[in-house]
Amino acid sequence: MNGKAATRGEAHLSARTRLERGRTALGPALELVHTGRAPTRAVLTAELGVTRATAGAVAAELEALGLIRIDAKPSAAAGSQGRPSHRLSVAETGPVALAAQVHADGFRAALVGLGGRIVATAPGCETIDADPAQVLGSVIEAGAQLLRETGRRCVGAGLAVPSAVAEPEGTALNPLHLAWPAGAQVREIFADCVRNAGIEGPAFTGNDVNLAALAEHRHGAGRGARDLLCVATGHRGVGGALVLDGRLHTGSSGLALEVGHLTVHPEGRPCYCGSRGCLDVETDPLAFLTAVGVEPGPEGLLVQARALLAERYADPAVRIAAEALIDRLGLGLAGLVNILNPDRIILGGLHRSLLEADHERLCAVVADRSLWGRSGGVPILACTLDHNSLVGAAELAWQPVLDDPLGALG
Amino acid sequence: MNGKAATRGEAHLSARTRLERGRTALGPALELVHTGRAPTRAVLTAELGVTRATAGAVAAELEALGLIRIDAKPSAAAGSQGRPSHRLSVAETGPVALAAQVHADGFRAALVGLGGRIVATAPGCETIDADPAQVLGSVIEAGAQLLRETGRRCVGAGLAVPSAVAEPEGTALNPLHLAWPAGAQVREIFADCVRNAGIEGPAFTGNDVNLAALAEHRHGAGRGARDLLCVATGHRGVGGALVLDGRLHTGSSGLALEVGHLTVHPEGRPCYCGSRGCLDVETDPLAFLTAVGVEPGPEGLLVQARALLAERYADPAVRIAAEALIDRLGLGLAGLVNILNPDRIILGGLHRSLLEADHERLCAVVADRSLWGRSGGVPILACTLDHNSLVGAAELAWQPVLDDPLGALG
DNA sequence: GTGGTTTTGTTTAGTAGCGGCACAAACTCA
DNA sequence: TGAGTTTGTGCCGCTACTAAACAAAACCAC
Repeated sequence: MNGKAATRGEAHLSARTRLERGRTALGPALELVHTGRAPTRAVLTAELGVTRATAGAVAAELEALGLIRIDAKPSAAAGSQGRPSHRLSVAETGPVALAAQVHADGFRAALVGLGGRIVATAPGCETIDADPAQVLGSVIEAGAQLLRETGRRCVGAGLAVPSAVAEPEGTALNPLHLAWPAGAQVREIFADCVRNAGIEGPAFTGNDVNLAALAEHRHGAGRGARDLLCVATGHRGVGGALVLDGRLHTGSSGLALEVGHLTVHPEGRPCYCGSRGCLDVETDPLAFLTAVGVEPGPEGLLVQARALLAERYADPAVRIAAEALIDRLGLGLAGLVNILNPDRIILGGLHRSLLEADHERLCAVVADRSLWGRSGGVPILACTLDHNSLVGAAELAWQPVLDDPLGALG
Repeated sequence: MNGKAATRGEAHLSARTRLERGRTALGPALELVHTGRAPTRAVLTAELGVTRATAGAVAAELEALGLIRIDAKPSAAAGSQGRPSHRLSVAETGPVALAAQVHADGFRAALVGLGGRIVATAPGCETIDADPAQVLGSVIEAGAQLLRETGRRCVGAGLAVPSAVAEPEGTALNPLHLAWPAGAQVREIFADCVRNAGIEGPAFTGNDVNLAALAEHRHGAGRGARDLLCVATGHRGVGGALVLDGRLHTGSSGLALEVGHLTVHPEGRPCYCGSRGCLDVETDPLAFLTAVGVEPGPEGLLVQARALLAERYADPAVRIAAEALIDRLGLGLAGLVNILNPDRIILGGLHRSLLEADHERLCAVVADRSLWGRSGGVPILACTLDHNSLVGAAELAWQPVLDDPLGALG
């Protein structure tokens, strides 16, 4: 055609508008309800910094999308004046995210609604095949079954794996205690499984400790933190995660917070990384059992170590070993505090048990060995959510909806 | 009055609109010109992802604000078809930021325009008084003089200090080699000086290495990096900084990236932090001079160490000492890579000289000792900007304008 | 030269999200 | 029974954008 026709339909959409359009208040509003920070439209108004008219319109739109519920009857807060407000809550029959987790002992699948509430779970398998495609196919099958049973809409799927996940390829670099090949294309395999099962929405994959940190930040002990550091140990090794301004910091290639090789005991045992006395080999369950002089039993290292700590802390041998681990963990955390300067630290796995065994000692070590910790000190808390990695996996799938509810669901 | 009057003027403005209003494309557009990524309106259109109409309007508005210049005559790029575009550039007579720097050898003041261009400098003083108010008063006086001479509008002032700056108080915790008291309220003192001198705009204070990293990210070797790690040494001690998504990451209380106490030599010399073999005492200029067996001279440790490295690298004693420092620096950087996973590392001070002395060796150590570095490795570069701390201090003052040009200047 | 193509800039009209405002509703307290 | 207080809604207008047509300034082929 002519020049006009050529101009027509110009590819302005190619460099897809980086200035987000659409109701920009919709996402933040949903996030506030999602994280339980907006019980009513009145506080939504205040939190968003918009007019009541806007907050009302936004809430109505979220309700129309089937994401939140606005109580029909107003409910007055005790001892408050003025017109009572209608409570906002997560829609009970709204969409869900399909969450999956693979770990050394098996796998799990669940449906997770807004607010991080686990809606349904599938009984987990206890063994793990050496073929990722096999395992992920089974998890997704279990998840698909849950979706069929509940009949709920799915916004997407998330997977938590006990491995560093390299970006942007999505490969599992060190699948801990899984018989999986290092470098398996877990993200791609998982996405294929999701697609093949006919499940709607995008698929995401992340490291389990990262996802646990994300879940704790939104729904658990990390709520309200701006710079949240999470450190946890499973059976072997130590994982870390950092949540900055509500977003997971995974580094440029997804490999940040590999905290296991901080030196916490210069004369300590050799580590496979070539150094010695690393956090990894000095503070994991095996290190604890070895220090106490107990043979690993069949129940799993973490379970065994926790039981030992809980039941025999009065035993001097146990106590001395625990204190040594606490001191080394504290040294590692202090190093991280010097580098990251978080405003809260959350511990999981055996580290959580060590914290609970002697909170004061751990805090003292961290405060003493971090440069500026003396004046104040970082709060150190235990994880509070059950299945936090699973909930975190769901958060990944929910994220596009939280960012742009209309775009993701409309 | 009545109910209506009470409703009138409701304090919606109190929780000041968190959803930014106003021309939201104005800030990003200015930032693109500022960082040299938008030479014409056409690329501005593409980079912002808006229509040509919007990009044109935004550019016109920035020109009207006196911030950028749009060439009257179009200039065709070589070998390009179509209508030639008008070049966009930073306004040559536009506003400036007042930048100040205090260091062990004295202080400096300068005016810095958009684009990080130093417009005017004041001859620096060579000695530093023990009273911060005295010193900062003198710097600001020098800066005010520059403003009077050039007659340019001032958007604000920024100060770089060789100390960790605690948030939110703005106190200098460890003013290295200044006779200042630890914990001096530098931010407040500086703001007072700026106000008293009758200088327009807000005042900011930051750590010099942080500000150097910020400047390098916007105008130097760090351009385009998403996760930029910067490590530098002055005369004594080591400083670090991290720029994430274009913003300085200073941690929850401004004390992040205190990287000096990573263990890089378990059997090394004792450090004042209580440990031994810290990066701080193993890789700074004094460590190098000591390793070579040279007495510190009067010219300053950094200058002396650099000269030694440049002029006598053939000398086996110098070379062996340098290689030991390189290995330890590499070990420290590897630790940081494991934790932060940056996509680029920039080195300053003596570390830069060590990098230039044996680039290959340093990269090899970092790749070998970082967990995933073997496959690829992080690019390690030298600082490229002169006076990067000074330019970074100006960036602080420019930031409000970059965020909201109309709000800051209109 | 002439005409067609490509890229850039501008004008005009239309739209969507939000602020401002008035009003209404639902409670407490005196 | 009001008066005060807080919450929710309808309406109008502003503004920053998009969409689309037009205009301008270069190139090329003939």
